[in-house]
Amino acid sequence: MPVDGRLVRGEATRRAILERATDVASVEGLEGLSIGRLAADLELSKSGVFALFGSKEELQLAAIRFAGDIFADNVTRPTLEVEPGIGRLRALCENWLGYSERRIFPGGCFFFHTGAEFDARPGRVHDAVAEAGTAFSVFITRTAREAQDIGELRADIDVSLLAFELHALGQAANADSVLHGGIEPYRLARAGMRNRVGGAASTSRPPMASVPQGVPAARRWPGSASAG
Amino acid sequence: MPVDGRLVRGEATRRAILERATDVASVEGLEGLSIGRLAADLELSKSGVFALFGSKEELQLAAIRFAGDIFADNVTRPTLEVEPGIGRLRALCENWLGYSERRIFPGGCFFFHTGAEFDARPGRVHDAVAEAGTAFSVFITRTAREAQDIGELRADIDVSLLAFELHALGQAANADSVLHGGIEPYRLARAGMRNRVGGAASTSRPPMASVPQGVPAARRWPGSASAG
DNA sequence: AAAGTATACGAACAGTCGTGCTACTTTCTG
DNA sequence: CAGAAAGTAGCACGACTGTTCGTATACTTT
Repeated sequence: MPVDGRLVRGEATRRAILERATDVASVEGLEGLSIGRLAADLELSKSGVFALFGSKEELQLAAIRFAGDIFADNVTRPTLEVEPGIGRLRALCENWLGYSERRIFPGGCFFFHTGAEFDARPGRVHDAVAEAGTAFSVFITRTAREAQDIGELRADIDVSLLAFELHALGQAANADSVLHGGIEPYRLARAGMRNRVGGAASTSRPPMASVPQGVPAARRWPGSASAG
Repeated sequence: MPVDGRLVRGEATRRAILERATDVASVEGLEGLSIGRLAADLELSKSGVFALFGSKEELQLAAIRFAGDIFADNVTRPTLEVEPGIGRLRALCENWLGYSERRIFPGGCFFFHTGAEFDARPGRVHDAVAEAGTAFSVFITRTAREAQDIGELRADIDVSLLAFELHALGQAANADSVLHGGIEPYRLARAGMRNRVGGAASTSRPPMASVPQGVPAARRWPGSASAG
């Protein structure tokens, strides 16, 4: 398999730029990104960074894709390793809270920050962020519905409402913790999630069989970053 | 009461600037505010706007105070007109959701947007936004505790957790609605809040006596804007 | 060896940013 | 009436923005 040395070099710098860009954007926002500052931080030329993406908007979109890979590596993928049911639902909650709490991005959840930043603006960046949010909501809902289909959640439970509540608790934990500091919000969110899931479980004594599966301490491990 | 014509004139323009500034900031953020654009929108000179606040940071802080007045006029003040207890707690939820849903600020809740924007940054603006968030959390918790002290919420209820959950549902409704459009998030949040409050109520049949009190259709009515 | 391509650089573009200085108008005080 | 005070305007500054251009280097393909 012959590899083009120029391409691997470009891919490496592109990756370094996006790694830095997603970190910055989680704190200062995607609009707070500046090509010049990015170039200075990485000791590259401004025009070099610019040429690699073509425009600032393309850089922002690439950063969103890159952050999506990191999110998947830390939240959704490890969750899918747990077999469907209430155990997977609990694992999802824990993986998500852990991803926020461990500050995979220095500013907390990348998509919470950028979602709030672009919520009321039109454009391609808004659409990309909104789509990522929708995808995760669907993922939560599907995970809950699986558990219901298996019979581990009561049939009369509104899974859309349950998913909304779990989503709300996670968002609030991230928001409160980053804004005010401290880990108390995560304790509250875990308690709330336990109540919600436990209250929806079929047996009054929820099956504590499968402990929610965490992820290693490694900060990041994005395998495939499609940063076109 | 003799009034200084120069002062009332300045106060009027200051107010016009802050009205515009809070609207813009709820969509584009406090960092997205630009003195030049503000001046152009209001047909004032850039230096005139600048002189009125002294610095951009002071403008941002004044905008936060102004938005705080609008928030109080729409959420906390009308809530306090309901007598303490579970009725006031329900009114708080409804007033808050209504304030977000009616888009008192075009970008949804001002403090959600700016809180997310400045959550991970240091400085006076962060502190002001965080303090506003803390004050509202305390307000929710106090309202719930009142209801518990009166005996309308069960004694074994953790009011801190209840307040956190209600706060989370409101935040999520605002976030989802602004980002994705539609009013379904408010329906879900109302359902969740009803479950939380109803489940914490002392009687299994919650007292539907006091209907949550809404606010008039008028968009804003800030009485006293301390815009120093 | 020649042609073509991708990365990266340096300089410069026009525009906007926050800020400071000066001058003028309006209003209040004495 | 004079003088002070507050608001507003005009102008210019240095710094930074995204973007464009021309060019040098490294690599692959012919």
